Amino acid sequence: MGEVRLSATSYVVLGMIALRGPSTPYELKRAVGHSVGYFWHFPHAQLYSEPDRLAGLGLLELTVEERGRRRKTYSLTDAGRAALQDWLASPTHEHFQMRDIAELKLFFNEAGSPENVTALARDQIKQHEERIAVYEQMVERFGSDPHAQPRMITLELGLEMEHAALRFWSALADGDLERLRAARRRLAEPR
Amino acid sequence: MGEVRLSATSYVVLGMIALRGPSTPYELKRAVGHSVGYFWHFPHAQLYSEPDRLAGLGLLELTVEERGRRRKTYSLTDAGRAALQDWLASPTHEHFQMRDIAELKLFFNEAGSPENVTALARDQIKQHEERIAVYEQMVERFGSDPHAQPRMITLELGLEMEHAALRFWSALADGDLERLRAARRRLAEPR
DNA sequence: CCCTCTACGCTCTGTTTCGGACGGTACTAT
DNA sequence: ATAGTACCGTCCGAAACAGAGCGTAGAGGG
Repeated sequence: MGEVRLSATSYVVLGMIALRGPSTPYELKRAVGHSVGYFWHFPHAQLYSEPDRLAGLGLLELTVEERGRRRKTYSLTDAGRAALQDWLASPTHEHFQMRDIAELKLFFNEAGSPENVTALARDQIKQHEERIAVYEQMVERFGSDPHAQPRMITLELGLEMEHAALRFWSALADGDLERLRAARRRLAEPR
Repeated sequence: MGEVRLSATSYVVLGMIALRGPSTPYELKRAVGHSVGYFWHFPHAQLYSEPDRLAGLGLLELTVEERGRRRKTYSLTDAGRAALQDWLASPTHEHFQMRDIAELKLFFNEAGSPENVTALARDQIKQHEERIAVYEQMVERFGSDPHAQPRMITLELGLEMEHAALRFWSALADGDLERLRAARRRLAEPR
């Protein structure tokens, strides 16, 4: 009853169950691992405790397997679906947060030595290229499946961000940030 | 002495003091607020407690104002500078983390209604345009100051990411993700 | 039929982080 | 004096977090 604040984790749990149907925490963990987990890390322990909390709030319903492992399966209640939909329909004024160790190091590098930046850039280029490859593979595997289409859209954002980062670090490695700026301007202009 | 694990917050404190010279926690808080704070949020309380911890580890030195407010000023010790430089010189294999509520909502929107996406995109476009304006203003104000140059580089990454996000949400609003892909390909190709 | 090995599935614990409420203290303008 | 407004700092409960660790099921081998 009382208005309780739901966190991002709560909505991930609600959302995942909405997309997959009734699920066990382990299934949630796996599903998160190869989807939202790529852009927002959730420690798995949370995916075990959070459903309980949500069940306590009446947003999920719990069924315990009769025999064997007695797995816990959670399913959405009407209240749960409503909470999710309210959230989806509510405005989002928040700006994203990045947590990028590389960016921090770059910012503070004045206090270190220039060759750090070279190495940093090289590492980051590798990181982002690898991640792009992973994403591309997902597109390849699921891109043709019309059922998976809605979830592919987020991937597109991920790719866009990855490429942006890759361009930046590459330009930095080449010592040519000016070209980066120019390209950005070109993209921003229509046509 | 004992190998103690330093967190990102620790390095932000060390780094800030390295860049600004001896500082009070309040000054750190302000400095963070209009620099790294833009891409990585640190709750201010941390910027009060962390310096104490670091002083305990011998990485910072504490001077307390004699009279008046008895402000605490922290300065780098040799050990502190060394720790910072080690960190700057060490490889970074971590990939950045995003925390983007909008992206979550987009991912789960299947469970909601399509017009949510329209509104979401509109909001995000506004967010990112505003942020870009803020960044541009910084470039304008400090771009000519050669002293501030090194810190401007990070801004360039920020701008690149912001523009990437803006392009994505704009394309989504226009229902034309295909153009986005095409533009990305064009950029990735040399020349 | 028993054993072992591996993947599966889950829990627990001690630390940090987090947000934000709250409470002082100094300066400024009347 | 006095009120107002920055300025400056602390505290606390609630989440988040990392990761160690442990039971369980089923497969394959002896």
